[in-house]
Amino acid sequence: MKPTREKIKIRKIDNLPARQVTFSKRRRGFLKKAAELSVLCDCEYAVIIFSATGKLFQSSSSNTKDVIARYIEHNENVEKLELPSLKLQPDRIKLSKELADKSRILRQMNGEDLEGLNIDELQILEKDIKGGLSRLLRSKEDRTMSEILALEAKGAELLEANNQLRQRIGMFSVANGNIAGVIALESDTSTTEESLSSESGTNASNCCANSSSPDDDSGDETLCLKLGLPYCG
Amino acid sequence: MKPTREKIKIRKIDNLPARQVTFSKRRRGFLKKAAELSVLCDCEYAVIIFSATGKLFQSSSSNTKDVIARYIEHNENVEKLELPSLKLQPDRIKLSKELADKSRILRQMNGEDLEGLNIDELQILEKDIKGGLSRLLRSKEDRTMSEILALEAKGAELLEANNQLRQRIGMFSVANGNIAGVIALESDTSTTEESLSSESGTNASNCCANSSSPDDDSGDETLCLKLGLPYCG
DNA sequence: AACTATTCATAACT
DNA sequence: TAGTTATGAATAGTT
Repeated sequence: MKPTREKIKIRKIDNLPARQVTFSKRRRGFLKKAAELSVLCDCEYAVIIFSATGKLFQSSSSNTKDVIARYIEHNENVEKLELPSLKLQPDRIKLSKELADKSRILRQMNGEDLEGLNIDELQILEKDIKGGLSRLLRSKEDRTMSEILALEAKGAELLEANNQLRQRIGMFSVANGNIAGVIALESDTSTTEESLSSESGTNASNCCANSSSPDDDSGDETLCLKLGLPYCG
Repeated sequence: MKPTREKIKIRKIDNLPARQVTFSKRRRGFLKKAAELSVLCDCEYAVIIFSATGKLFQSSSSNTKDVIARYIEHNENVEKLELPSLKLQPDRIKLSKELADKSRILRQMNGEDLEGLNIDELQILEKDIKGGLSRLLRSKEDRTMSEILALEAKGAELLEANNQLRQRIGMFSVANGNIAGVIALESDTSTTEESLSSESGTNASNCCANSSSPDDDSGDETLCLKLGLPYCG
C-alpha cells in the first residue's frame, strides 16, 4: 500500500480543516500524556488550551483553579524573594509588540505602510492576500450555493402547497357545480375522482423535479423559485 | 539482544529514582508536544506542573499569566474572589482583546474562520481585501516604475561618463602616438577613434558592473542598465 | 547521559 | 466525523 505518512515540519498547518483535525487528535494525545504523567509520577498539573477560534479546553489532575491558585501563590512567594518591582512589565511589552505587529500586517494587507517592504516582500504579501481572497471567494460560493439549494427546496414546498390548494379549490368547484357539465359527461363518479387525484399527483412530482435540478428555465413555475432570493443581484 | 522494554501500567511508579527519571523524560516530551500543538494548530496554551516535591514547571505559548487571565475571563463561573492575588489589570485585558480581535480579522482575511459571517459581511470583507490588494499592486507598480526611471537615469549618466572617458582616452592615444601604426593603416581617423572608444567603453562598464552586480557576464553597454538595481536577484 | 527495542502517537487516507 | 494503517516519535529498561 502507499506510504500513509510523512514526517511533518512543525509550523502552522495552512489547510484549515487539516489543522482542525490535527488539533483534535493531538489535543487528545496531549491530554492523555498529561494524565499519564500525573499518575506515573505523582504530580499535579493543569493544562489550559485556547483554540485559534477562542474555544477553551482544559484539564487538570484535580481542579484547574486550585492548580492556578497554587501557581499564583508559588509565583508570589518567588517574586517576594526576588524582583517585586519588575512584576508584569515584560508581559505588557510583549503583548504590545504582538498587537503592534498584527496591526502593521493588517495595514499592509490594506495596502498601507508598504514603504518598509522590498519587492520580494511585496510579492509575498500579494500572494498571501490573493490566497486569502480565493479562499474567501470559495467560501462565499459554497454559501451562496447552499442558499440557492435551500431556496429551491422552499420553492418546491410552496409549489406543493399551491397544488394542494388548487386541488382543494377544484373540489370546492365540483361541489358548487361549476363543472357540472364535465361530471355529466362521465359515466362513473369514481373515475372522475380518480382523474382528479391523478392530476394532483402529477403536479406534485413536477414540483419535486424542480427542487433538484437548478438549471431549470422553463415556464412559469420556475419564477416562483426565484422569489425571495436576497442576493441575486 | 534482550528486549529492552515492556508495556507499562499507568500507575504511580514505586521506585523513587525511576519515578524521577520518568518524570524528567516524560515532562520533556510533554512540553515538546505542547509547543508543537501550539505552532501546528495556532492555539494558545499554558501548562502548569507541580512535582511531588512541590517544584514548579510551567510552559505556555506566550505567557502563563496571560493565558490564566484569559481562562478566568472566559470562565464566568470562576469566582474572582477566590483568587484575590491574581490582579486582572483592565488595560491588559483590553490589550488581549484587541489582539484577539486583530488575530481574528487576520484569519478572516486569510479566508479562514468565516462561519460567523453572513453573506453581507463576506461581501464587505471581500471588498476590503480587494481594496487592499489593488492598493498594494499600485504601490508595487509605482515602485517598479520609479526603479526603472532611476535605472534609466543612471544608465544615461554612465553613458555620458563613458563618452567623456572615450574622448579623453582618444586624446591621450593620439597625443602619445601609441597606435600610430594603426592610425597609419586606417584611412579615416574618426573610424579609429570609434574602435578605440568602443574598447575603452567595454572596460569601463565591466569595471562598474563588478562593483555593484557580481553575477554579470553578458555583453557591453546593456550591462549599464543593470547597475544599481537593488532587487534584481 | 546514551542507547535501542518496543510501545505509542499520529499523518495521510477512506 | 470517525476508522485504518504505516510511519514517526516517545520512551522503558538497560548500559
